[in-house]
Amino acid sequence: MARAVDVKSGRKSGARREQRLELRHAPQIGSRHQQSARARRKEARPAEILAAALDIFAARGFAAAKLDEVAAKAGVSKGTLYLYYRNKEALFEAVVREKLGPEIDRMERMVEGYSGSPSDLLAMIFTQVATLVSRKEIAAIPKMVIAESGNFPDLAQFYFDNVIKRGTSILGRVIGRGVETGEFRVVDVPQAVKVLMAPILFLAQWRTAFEIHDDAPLDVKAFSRAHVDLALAALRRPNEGEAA
Amino acid sequence: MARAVDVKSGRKSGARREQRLELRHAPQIGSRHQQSARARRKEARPAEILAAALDIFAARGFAAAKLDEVAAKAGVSKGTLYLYYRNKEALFEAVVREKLGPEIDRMERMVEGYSGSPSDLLAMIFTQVATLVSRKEIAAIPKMVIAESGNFPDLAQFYFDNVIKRGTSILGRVIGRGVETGEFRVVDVPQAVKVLMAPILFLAQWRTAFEIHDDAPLDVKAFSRAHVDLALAALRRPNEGEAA
Amino acid sequence: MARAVDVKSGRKSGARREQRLELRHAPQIGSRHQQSARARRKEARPAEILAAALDIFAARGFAAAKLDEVAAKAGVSKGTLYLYYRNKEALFEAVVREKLGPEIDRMERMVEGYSGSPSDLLAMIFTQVATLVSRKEIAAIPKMVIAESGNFPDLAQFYFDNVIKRGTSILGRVIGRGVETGEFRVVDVPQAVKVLMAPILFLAQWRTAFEIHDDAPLDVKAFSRAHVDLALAALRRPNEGEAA
Amino acid sequence: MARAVDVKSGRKSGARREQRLELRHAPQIGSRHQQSARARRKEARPAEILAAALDIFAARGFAAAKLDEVAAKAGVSKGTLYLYYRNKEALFEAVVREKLGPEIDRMERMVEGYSGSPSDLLAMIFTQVATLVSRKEIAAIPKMVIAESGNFPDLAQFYFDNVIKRGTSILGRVIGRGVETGEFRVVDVPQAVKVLMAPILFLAQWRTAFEIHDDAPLDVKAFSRAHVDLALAALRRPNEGEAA
DNA sequence: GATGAATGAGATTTCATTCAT
DNA sequence: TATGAATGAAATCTCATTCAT
Repeated sequence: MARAVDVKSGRKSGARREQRLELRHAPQIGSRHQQSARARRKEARPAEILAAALDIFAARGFAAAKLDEVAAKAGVSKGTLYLYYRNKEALFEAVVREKLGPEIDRMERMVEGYSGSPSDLLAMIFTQVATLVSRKEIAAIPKMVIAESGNFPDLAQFYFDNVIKRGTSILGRVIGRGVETGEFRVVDVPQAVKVLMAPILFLAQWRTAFEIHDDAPLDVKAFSRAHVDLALAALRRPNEGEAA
Repeated sequence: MARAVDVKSGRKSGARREQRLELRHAPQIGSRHQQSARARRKEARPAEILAAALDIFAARGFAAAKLDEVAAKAGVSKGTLYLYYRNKEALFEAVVREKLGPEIDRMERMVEGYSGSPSDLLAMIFTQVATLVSRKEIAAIPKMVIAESGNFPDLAQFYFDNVIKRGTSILGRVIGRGVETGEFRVVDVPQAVKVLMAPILFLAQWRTAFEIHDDAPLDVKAFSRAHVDLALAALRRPNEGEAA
Repeated sequence: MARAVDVKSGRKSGARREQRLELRHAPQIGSRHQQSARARRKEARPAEILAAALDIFAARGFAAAKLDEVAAKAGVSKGTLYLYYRNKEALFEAVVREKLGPEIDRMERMVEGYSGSPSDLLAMIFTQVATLVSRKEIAAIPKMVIAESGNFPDLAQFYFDNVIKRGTSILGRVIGRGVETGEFRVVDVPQAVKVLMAPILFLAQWRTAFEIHDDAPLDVKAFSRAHVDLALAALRRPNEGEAA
Repeated sequence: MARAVDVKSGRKSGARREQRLELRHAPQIGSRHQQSARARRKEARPAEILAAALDIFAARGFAAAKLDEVAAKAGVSKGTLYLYYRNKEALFEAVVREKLGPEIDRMERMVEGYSGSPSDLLAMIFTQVATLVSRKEIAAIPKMVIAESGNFPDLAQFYFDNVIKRGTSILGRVIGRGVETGEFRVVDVPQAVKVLMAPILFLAQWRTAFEIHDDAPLDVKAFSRAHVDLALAALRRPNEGEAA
């Protein structure tokens, strides 16, 4: 009944929806003027830890990952992890958020900088994203987020808002433009977007989960070509010509 | 049968490839002659436990799932779980295998019993599987398998062989037939199969991971319609007519 | 930012003042009909653990006490402690509350059952409480509560309400009656009560903290006699006769 | 000098009894010749650290006090603490010894410099000590010493010798003189001394532990007045006059 | 002398598994 | 067969102490 004074001030933040990406290195290590070997090492720490953590979390999942392993892989002691991340959860979230952020930014710039026909744009997006997602350490992120969505709802929300939603929005605009210009036939855009995105997620999951189980490992190039080919064929007006 | 990677020693249990679905009711507790209420209850035990376990594993993942919770949900004591399943891993594997088996059988019978045009068959397969996969407890299985593929390679292998491979094989045959009959255009079948299957996985993942995070939850019917529509449009010979 | 779902439902209760004593054995172990050796052992567990914990907490203080030691002394494993008490804090609080409760009840009954002159009553109270408090395991309780008052404010409050306040109230009534009857002189009752109670606390502290450091250990009987003598002399009307 | 009981090996450091107050400014950092602002700061360090440490130790107890907090409060880095004090134990002991020493000296001078009637002397001692002890940072010392007497037996011994014993000795002499002069009645002096000192300890404990839990906080002046009044009434020969 | 990042021993706590009943 | 109390290995996390700068 009686409770001790809260030793740690462990505040649990209330769920905030629609969290927008605004990330940087958690323990903001000031840009010292002189760059001693030690200081250089120190500034690299968060990144080193995140890289190690991503590996371990990706391989084992959140719960089965041991901080011992992460520390060993990062070349630091267990205690050091806690210098940079409040606890295991915070580390996990940082892994997802900080690894995701740059990639999303890159993707967004890529799409925005481009101005071709909807078909070409779609082809380019699918191809680029497939290349991105075929990198194991990137592919691991959706796997982890989906696996832990029940235990880390905020993280799932974050992923949903920053990847799924933004992705569907971009794709929706491209398809919509194609429909307007008459290049594409009239389709149920919100659903079509999901259907056409699906192979990207599939690719990611395959790479992380089944690659080693298939006799003939998935050929990313060929897969992506088929994806683009089928997507464009699916969207194009029936009387119009050829395929990619 | 399938063994998780031993966390301590790190060794992977002897990989056995191409395991075919065989196990069904793991702890074959014989059909006693007299059927008292209690005995009936007893025979129902394994199924009750599996159902409870699926719920918990799906919500939390393998590692974070507590056998306490499973036992409570199944309405038995913790010790009783061990009467039916050797340990937590065995229970997890049983959940996947026993829940998967019947569904795969059903799907197979369904496809084999059908004899329409490739287009119609494809439409039917996609629609039926979408309905199946939209059930949360079914959708949870691929999620769990993918999440734990690193820790349970044999289980991933099992899933790959019995779901992915069989699924691609069936789909491959349907598409192949369509190409032969001239109903479909010539495509890279192995890749096309994966691309066209992807929305099914996508649907499963969405249902288990993001459903609660989306403002407008996914409309399975509309999604499936779009899937069929786009798939057929993508495969059909360009000069030929309409969509579903 | 994103927070994982609370795994343990670690609710921190808001501070409730004036908590009244209403204690029993935390994990209410039902009174089974048959009393097997094991069951008997099990019912004894909470008491065994509390006794061990009191010893260790008294000797080391809350923070320095190791649950290893408590478990060893109680003859159980570390895990077993958690079967009966949520965590270290809960165990500490249980020690104080459950050890205190019976003693307070006993004291109260003792005082209420008595009906002599205020002088006699006072003498009896002081003598009895001194005897009680001279028991090391009882004396340890105020020591612990005072030491941890900053870390366990609710517990300090509990002690204050149930020991200090009730004690002062009882004493206040006795002295008040003495003043009314003219047996005692007129004094500042609220302050006098504290002054006259003080030697009891002093005795407790001495026993737990300094006993081993004094060449001539405190003679409880003589101390108590002096306490009673001086207290009565201090209260009695000047023209009236002396005390023992 | 005083050593805590080694938690691991359990051995008590060589008990040295009757240690007399000697240590004062533990790390005698010489009085540098030039007195720059920085140097002055440096010389003030030990005192600043001790003040901060007293605060933290008093609030949390020895074990729960974090050197991080002490360092932060003292405005130095954690490493700096170790420049002045060998370790946490040494710091704790320094806090008690250095804070106690000056106060004891002051009390002693006060008593020795006075030469009135035993009654007046007693009244003065009680009043002065009450004032002293009502200061929270002074009151915290006995609380800490008593709380940690099991872990720091040498420190308890030190306190016993330098405070308790000296206090009882002084008081004993005053009362003895009063008995000789016939001003006081004949009492069991060694016990009476303890009984009459007790309210001082009580005051200290109350201030640190229960003050915040009482609805009407203790009025030090009134309490002290009652203490003196009752003590003198208790000692004075019965046929003799007035009260405070 | 002063710093504070890094360490790692050690504490608490959890939970799959066992086993007496 | 069923139970659930007990276990203890293993994980997370803390914090006094060190030491390169």
